Amino acid sequence: MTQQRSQRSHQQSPISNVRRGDIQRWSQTLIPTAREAPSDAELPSHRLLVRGGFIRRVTAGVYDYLPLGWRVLRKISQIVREEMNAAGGSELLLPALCPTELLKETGRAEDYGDLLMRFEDRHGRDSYLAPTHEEVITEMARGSITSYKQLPLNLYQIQTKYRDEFRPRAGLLRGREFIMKDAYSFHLSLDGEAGLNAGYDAMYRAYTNIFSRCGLDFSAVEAEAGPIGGSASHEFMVNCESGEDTILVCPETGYAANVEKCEIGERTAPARGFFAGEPTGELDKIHTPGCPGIVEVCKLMKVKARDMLKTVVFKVVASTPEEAEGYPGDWWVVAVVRGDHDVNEGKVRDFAECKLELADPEQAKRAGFEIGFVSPRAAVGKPQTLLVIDPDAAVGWDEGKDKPRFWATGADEKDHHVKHFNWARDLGKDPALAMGADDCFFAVHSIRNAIEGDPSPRGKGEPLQAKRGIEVGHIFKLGSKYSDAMGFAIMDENQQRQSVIMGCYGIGVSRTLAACVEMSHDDDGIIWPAALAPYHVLITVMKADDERQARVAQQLADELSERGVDVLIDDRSERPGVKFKDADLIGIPIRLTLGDKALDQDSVEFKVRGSEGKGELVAVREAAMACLENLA
RNA sequence: CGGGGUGUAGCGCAGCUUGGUAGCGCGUCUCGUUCGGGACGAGAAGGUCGGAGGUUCGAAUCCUCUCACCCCGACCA
Repeated sequence: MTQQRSQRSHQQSPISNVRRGDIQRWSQTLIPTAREAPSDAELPSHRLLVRGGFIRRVTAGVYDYLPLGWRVLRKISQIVREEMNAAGGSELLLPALCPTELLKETGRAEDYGDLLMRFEDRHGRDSYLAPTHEEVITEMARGSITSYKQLPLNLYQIQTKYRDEFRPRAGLLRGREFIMKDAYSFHLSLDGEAGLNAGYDAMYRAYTNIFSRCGLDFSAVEAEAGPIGGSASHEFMVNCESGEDTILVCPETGYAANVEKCEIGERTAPARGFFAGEPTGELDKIHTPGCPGIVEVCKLMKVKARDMLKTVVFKVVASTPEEAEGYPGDWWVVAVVRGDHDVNEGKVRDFAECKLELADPEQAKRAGFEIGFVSPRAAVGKPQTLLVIDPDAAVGWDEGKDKPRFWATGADEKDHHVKHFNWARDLGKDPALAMGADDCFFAVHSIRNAIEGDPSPRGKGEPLQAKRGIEVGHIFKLGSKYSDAMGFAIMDENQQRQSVIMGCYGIGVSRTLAACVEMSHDDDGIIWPAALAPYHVLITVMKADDERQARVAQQLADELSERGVDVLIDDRSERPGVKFKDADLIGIPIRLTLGDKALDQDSVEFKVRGSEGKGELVAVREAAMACLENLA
């Protein structure tokens, strides 16, 4: 058998592209299924991949990919390759082990911080295991791309990557070692056929093709560019309830974005104007010791979170030495949102038009901000301080109840909060007037994360809907961030030296494997989409030592293999119950069961994984066709 | 990095309070009976009780230190 196959493969032409399916016997490979999952495995994908013998944990966030798991990864990779190649990409392979020197030019060793898997080798060289390859490929391209005539160019690799996660978890969904496809494109312009925008759109289409072909239910959403930097960005999310990320979608226009990025549509301004409304009572100071979070404070004060004003203090960070010189001293941005909302740092930053960081509590205290107990009053009268208030917080009149709006907030004093905060009274001036007049330190602007039910920023402003998902792909327009930092510029056709414009495009290959299981399983096990299944057809031989059953199994396997179908033959001498349980667990799309009763009628039992009942009898000579029709 | 928890056979766990020959279920191996949804009987193999130090005649058990892992939070592809 083994000999026959090796002879055949020697006869094959090196350029033949007629793919024969693989035939594997369970007894000759390693599929260590288990009745129980490790106790720390909580998510279905983690439990089922371990129980089904796809993966095995080696240490926190690091896994063996056993034969079945590796086959699925290869199927994903192959789809990725085909679509990347079709979109004009060229595959290469860069090192995982890199000198930290490379990151000096962009400063990302610091930006990544502890997330970087970093060490010193025996010679004292500072090295890292790459979490991503912008610097490596930019360095390579800088030395290899010398003319505009070589552009545009799209290079990609499928590689093991590393992140020293604080807390690896959820099996393959968040590991310290994971497999990624990362692609980088190089351009000299934004527009035109050779421009970044066209390259980005091509990748967007390729990603849509890839995840469609994988059989995944996914959404493409607008996203923040994150630490990689750049101007535009989309995430590709597999839709499933157990996903870690929340996305918001507009049911009317299809607009979708993640929580960080999602804009909020026009909110109806209060009829009487912002801040207008009489005090609801005298300021009432309450002792709230040991209450770090808004939840505890609310409980202690018997106030709802939506009736609190949450005040977050940011410190302005100078992005250049010139800027630091031009604006000496500490500058602050104080952001106020309703207690049940979250401040969105990106939106505050965009509004303030400067780089921000969360204020250090000690430093803020010296400036008069008692972190944890700050109220909007703290910003009043302070020089170099901008107070920006979210529209939902800048309200003085409760229109629902038709009476003044009750607010509770911090007392600007350790371990104390106040009830009956009133905007006009407690700020000592009318904020609405102050905004427009000489006092420019007040502003009302949308600075919070969007939540379900907010008006959509597109169309007629239908309420946004929240969905959960797992991020499997992310594409960015980087612009010239890396090429500027690393001095990667070439001559254009006008003999002008120009920074190269880049895009970068990632797919979490091993995460896609887990996301697929998360999306598609039942109580008995995994249900693979045909495109990713480790084998397309499982032939379950009821009696391993029965000559007729073995012969028919081989005959069917050969027939299927000729047509490109991957076949796994369960030839173990196990009891039927064990084989059926294992079959459901590993989730091969089609099961052909060979037993005496069916064979006496020249038939086999045909069952689609996930379907109800025992399956149907199909004539042996029609079984292969039945499989092909079902898989098509 | 804060809070909580767990380390005993490949997997799941008991034993620890009150120190005295290391156990159970699943899995594995052998033999027999079975054979369409995780069979039954008989027998067998398998453990530096995470590691180091200490207390003690004697430590899985008590004490100290350490390492690893997990969960929640913060952070994040």
